[in-house]
Amino acid sequence: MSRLDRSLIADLPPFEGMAPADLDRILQHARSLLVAREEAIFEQEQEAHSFFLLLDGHVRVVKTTPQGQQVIVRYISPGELMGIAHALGRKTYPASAIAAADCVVLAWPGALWPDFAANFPSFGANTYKTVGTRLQDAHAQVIEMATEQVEQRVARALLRLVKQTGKKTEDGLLIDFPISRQDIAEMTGTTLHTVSRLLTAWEERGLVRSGRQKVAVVEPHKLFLLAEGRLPKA
Amino acid sequence: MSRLDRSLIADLPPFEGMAPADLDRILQHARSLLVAREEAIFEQEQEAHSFFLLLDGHVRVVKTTPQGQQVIVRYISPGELMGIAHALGRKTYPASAIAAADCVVLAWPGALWPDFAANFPSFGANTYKTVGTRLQDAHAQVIEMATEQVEQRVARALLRLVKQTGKKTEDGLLIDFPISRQDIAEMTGTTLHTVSRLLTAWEERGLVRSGRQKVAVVEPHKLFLLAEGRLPKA
DNA sequence: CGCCTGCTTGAATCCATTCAAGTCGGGTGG
DNA sequence: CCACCCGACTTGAATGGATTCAAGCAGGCG
Repeated sequence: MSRLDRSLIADLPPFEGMAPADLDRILQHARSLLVAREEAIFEQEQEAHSFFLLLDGHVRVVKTTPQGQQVIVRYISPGELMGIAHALGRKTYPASAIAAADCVVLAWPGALWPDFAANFPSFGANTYKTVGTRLQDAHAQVIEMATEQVEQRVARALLRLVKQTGKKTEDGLLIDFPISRQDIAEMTGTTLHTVSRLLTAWEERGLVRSGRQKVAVVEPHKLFLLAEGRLPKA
Repeated sequence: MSRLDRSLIADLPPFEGMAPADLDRILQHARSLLVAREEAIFEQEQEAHSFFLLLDGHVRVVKTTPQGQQVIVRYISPGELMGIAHALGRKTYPASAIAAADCVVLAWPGALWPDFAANFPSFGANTYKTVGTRLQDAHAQVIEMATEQVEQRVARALLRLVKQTGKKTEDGLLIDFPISRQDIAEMTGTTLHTVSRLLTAWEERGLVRSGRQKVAVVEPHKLFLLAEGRLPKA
């Protein structure tokens, strides 16, 4: 009577190296849910009742400061875990997760986390590896914020998104979900005005094409040079 | 013939919950070393031959960009692990560790990491908890860099250092190791000039006292209000 | 068709950096 | 022991990158 087939998750990194029987056991406790665009999957400060796997769509992870400013910490792509507060020994979510596009998500009760980690060692190990990777990403981001100017940071942010979700179109590599100037600003610690000016300048130079909630990169290599500060201003 | 007694480490967080016999076994593989001020314990990009525990002193963890700019990622205090690249699944150190003061350090061959994690589960769990905590710290730092101005970031950096290493003196809470304007600049993504101006301004207001490679906080609470942007400019 | 939300674009402002001297202090070598 | 010298620090002035302020535009959804 299981509606969830193990082929859904068998090939995803978090479940690598797990026996088929174990996958089934894990799926028995999962429930799947659909989340509409711009809806929250979980919210910052809320008690961490569940942890999640993104099957389809794209999710942005957002932290809000006490003063109400928002920062986009990362985007989640299909196959990634999210809301793994339990693995960090937390009782509440440290950030909010918002569907950037319509999403399909699996959810497990947070109470199961210790069982999973104990009974399925490779799942535990994979999760810790994820945490380790995210720590390195976060450090890289700190370095970036500390040493680079806005133009370079925005260029890098676009390159990251394109690498993660880029889809070939006649306009170039298109970021595969609606993304606003404001979103990009919140990823890079700047304002939507500055992002807008940069995008129009780049469009004139033929590096990108963009429109309402859409950005495509035409010349990834040139944008990369710009991110490195190695592209002549002309 | 062991020169290392388990009382050295028994009460430290990474070894919490471990049996005395296990502590002894762990110490059998450790070698201790003295590191003079400004000497490196390990270097970025270098193969990760060992992981370390700081017994005494203070260490700054520094990342250098390809362009040669340096960013201080964090300071390590006694009782903390460092150089745990293996726990992140890395073969090389992601940063350099420099003794900010004379240090006493324990070192284990990196090859032992998998054994330790497998044979001493609570040690493994404690380490992963550390990684989780550092991930949260790193995210907090990203938020800070993205949303706050230099003055607030410097104030926060001082408060963190004072909390971590503050020592009561007649000048106030003194940061317990030599720290230059340049160091503070590299923690906060600014220049030594700006840090210098801020410190002199704060000194005139009676918030801090500082001198050559030394900073003491006189009014932690007022500095905190300033970090929150809630202290009148006058 | 109208409106709301996202986007653009000038102009003014400002925070911090950069440039440029110069001072201070402490440790070292003569 | 003192003089010197180097590294840390201070401080003014000029510059500039990015934000803030202020309008106005446009495109898609209801």
